[in-house]
Amino acid sequence: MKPFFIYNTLSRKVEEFVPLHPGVVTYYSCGPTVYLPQHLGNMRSYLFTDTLKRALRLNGYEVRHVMNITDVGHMTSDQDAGEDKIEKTARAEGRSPKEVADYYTELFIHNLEMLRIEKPTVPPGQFCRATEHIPDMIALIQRILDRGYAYVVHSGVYFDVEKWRGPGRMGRLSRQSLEEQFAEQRLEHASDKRSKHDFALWVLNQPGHLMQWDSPWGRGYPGWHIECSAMSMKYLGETLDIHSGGLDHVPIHHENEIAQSESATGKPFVRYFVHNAFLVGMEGAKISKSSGRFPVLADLVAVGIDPIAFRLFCFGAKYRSELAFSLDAVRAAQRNLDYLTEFARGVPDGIAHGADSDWPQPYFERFHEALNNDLNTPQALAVVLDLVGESYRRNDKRIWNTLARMDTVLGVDFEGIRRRAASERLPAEIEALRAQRDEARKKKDFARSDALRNELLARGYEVKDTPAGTVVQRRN
RNA sequence: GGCGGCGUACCCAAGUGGUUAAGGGAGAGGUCUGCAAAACCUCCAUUCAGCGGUUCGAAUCCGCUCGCCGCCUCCA
Repeated sequence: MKPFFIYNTLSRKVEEFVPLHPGVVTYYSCGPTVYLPQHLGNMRSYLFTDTLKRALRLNGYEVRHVMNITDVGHMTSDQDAGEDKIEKTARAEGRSPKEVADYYTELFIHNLEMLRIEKPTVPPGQFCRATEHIPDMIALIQRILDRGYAYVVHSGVYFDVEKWRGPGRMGRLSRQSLEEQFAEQRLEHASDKRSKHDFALWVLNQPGHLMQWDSPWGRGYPGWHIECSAMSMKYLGETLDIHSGGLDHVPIHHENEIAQSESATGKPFVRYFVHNAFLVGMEGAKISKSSGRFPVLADLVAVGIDPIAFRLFCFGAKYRSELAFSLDAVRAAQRNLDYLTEFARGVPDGIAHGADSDWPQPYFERFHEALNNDLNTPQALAVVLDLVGESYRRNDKRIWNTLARMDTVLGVDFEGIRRRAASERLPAEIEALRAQRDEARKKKDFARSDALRNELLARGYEVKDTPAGTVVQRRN
């Protein structure tokens, strides 16, 4: 078994990954807040999660993965009051918060499917909705209260940061002291919190808020960190192997999650924190929802790019590096996908079902090692392309099983492509055009032959005159 | 103000102390082909923002300068 290395934000080092329980990895990744479509930057993050899961599985681990969907609770401004983003959208669109959340949840899942991102495994194929875990959150808040790390005032239940100070506590992840974090606080807080550092676990007395639940402290709604702690611990236990999310979550969200979780359980919350860098746009600026305009997957599809090309595009950069988005760069990935697709279509059943040659094995080793080296997907992708190129050169396509194993992480679906191509039937009219063209070529009537080729192309079919005969296939 | 990151060819992007600086896209030439497509071959950074330093040796470590960006407010 090869060791698997991953960068741990807690230590700021690449570490060998060793799970708490042999053979099993407990993994929680932060999911979306569903009030707008997920943009390409968000999708990069979920692709990273997917790649991590798949790479762990390649190493023989069973991955118990939980992902949340936040359908309540995030404020447009901090201080735990303000307007809930879902409610904001609801008002703007004249719908109920639930309708908004359901709509964007569905859209999100559809996007995942297009990118062939696997769904969480705990519960199987399900996402954990915050609104369905209110009792779990209340129970966790009660635990924190019981241990004296929270207090109740008029505006809500707050986590008592002052009590939780000390070495290895607040600031452990971000490496900033509270004073540093709040050195230039841009928002005034007008509440009855004991300290400006305290954050809400449960918000009370916000009558304007649409989504409210009963609690031991009164009617209200959860603070925006508590759902992740409650749901992750409910399904995965009090200590998780891996917790991932965007880099922006390091200083506040994950810091607070650690505080509220560890104060409640007295145990380490997360063993490996993993954070992905952003997709950036022009001039390296972050693509984000709050910045207004942002590209979504549908925009790529609209200009003829396969979602899987975006998958390969993201595979082409390390998850910890910013990735510069441009249509040109995504088109380059589309060319890679076309190349791989072309190869897969040309592999016959006999080879696909037979054994591989010996020579591809080292390629798999290199692929595996690249992934185990802190998920070096660009190198892994380079190996895949090398392997296919070498197969062409040797005129030996007996690499199919090797490719299939790589595909468990790459996610191109080589076998699906191959099978679809193999079972493809040409419509009668296309078949007729092909026959006419063959006839014309036989007579060396190349003008007519070329005209027929153009006709086929116009109808979406490619013509290739190979030594083995003419092949007509639908353009992918 | 604090914390953090980045700057590698026309574009995207690996490499982070030691063979000729991965890979892809674009571009140029070639093989094959009636032509085309596909595929393959060749070429395409004596150089890693700049300047100093450490070292036998640096794109990789240190310092300074310039430029860009992120977080500290909901954010992947």
